[in-house]
Amino acid sequence: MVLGIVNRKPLNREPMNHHLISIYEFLLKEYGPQGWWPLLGCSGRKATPKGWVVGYHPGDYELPRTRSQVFEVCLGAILTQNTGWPQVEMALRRLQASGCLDAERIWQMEIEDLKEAIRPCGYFNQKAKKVKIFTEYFLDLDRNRPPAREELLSLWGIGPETADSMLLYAFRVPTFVIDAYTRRILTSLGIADEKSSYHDLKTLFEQSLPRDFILYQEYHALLVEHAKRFYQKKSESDSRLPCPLARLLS
DNA sequence: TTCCAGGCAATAC
DNA sequence: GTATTGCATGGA
Repeated sequence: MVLGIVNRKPLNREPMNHHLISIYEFLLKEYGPQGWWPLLGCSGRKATPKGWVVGYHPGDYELPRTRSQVFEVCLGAILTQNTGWPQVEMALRRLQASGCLDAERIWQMEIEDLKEAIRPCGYFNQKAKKVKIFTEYFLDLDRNRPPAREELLSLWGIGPETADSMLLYAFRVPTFVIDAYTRRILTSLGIADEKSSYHDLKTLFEQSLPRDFILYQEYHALLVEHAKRFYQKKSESDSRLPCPLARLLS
């Protein structure tokens, strides 16, 4: 259950949370547009007159442009399950180096070769199987419309976060992505409960914000960036910098 | 050396 | 239905 509506029924009121708007405005002002999802061909920081911009392709919301870029985003969404992006990038580059960053090529690949290529991102036995299953599905997709969420969820290896990441960043469908970082931030701020479900949190964001895929993309990316700075698990809570959002909402 | 990272499915209660 | 466990690598 989400805090803020604990002691009364929502009645006709949507569980709008104005804090979520304030948080977004703060993060955007603080870090600027993040330009997610990362693509090998459009990676890195861009130089601007004021210095380096954090983010992958900030301001370009036409990406992914090509069918192969759409596939690359989906592939990354699977490979990054419980794994840091630098390791996923390694895996993607190994596929690219052998000319296999491509749905048809992966479909043709021997599973053992696929495992070897994606080894750096961990869980390679499971992930190779997931990638194979998804690739077969992808090749049969109707190119004129995005896949249905339920259909993605029915594939072995694709859970709610992976499905939503694909929909939001590959197919530009306005569906909010909840991840470990988002959960950590909301719980810490007291906006969500420790045992809020994926669906609870997703619904909270979607009912509090205009239904806009660019907004959803930026917001999720900003939460990840913020969590990396203030919510690292490794550093003890004492040695961690105080999160500025706590003061913003007080 | 140990802990962690942009989850998920299988299994156990 | 909810809680726990296995999956695996490279970086801090």
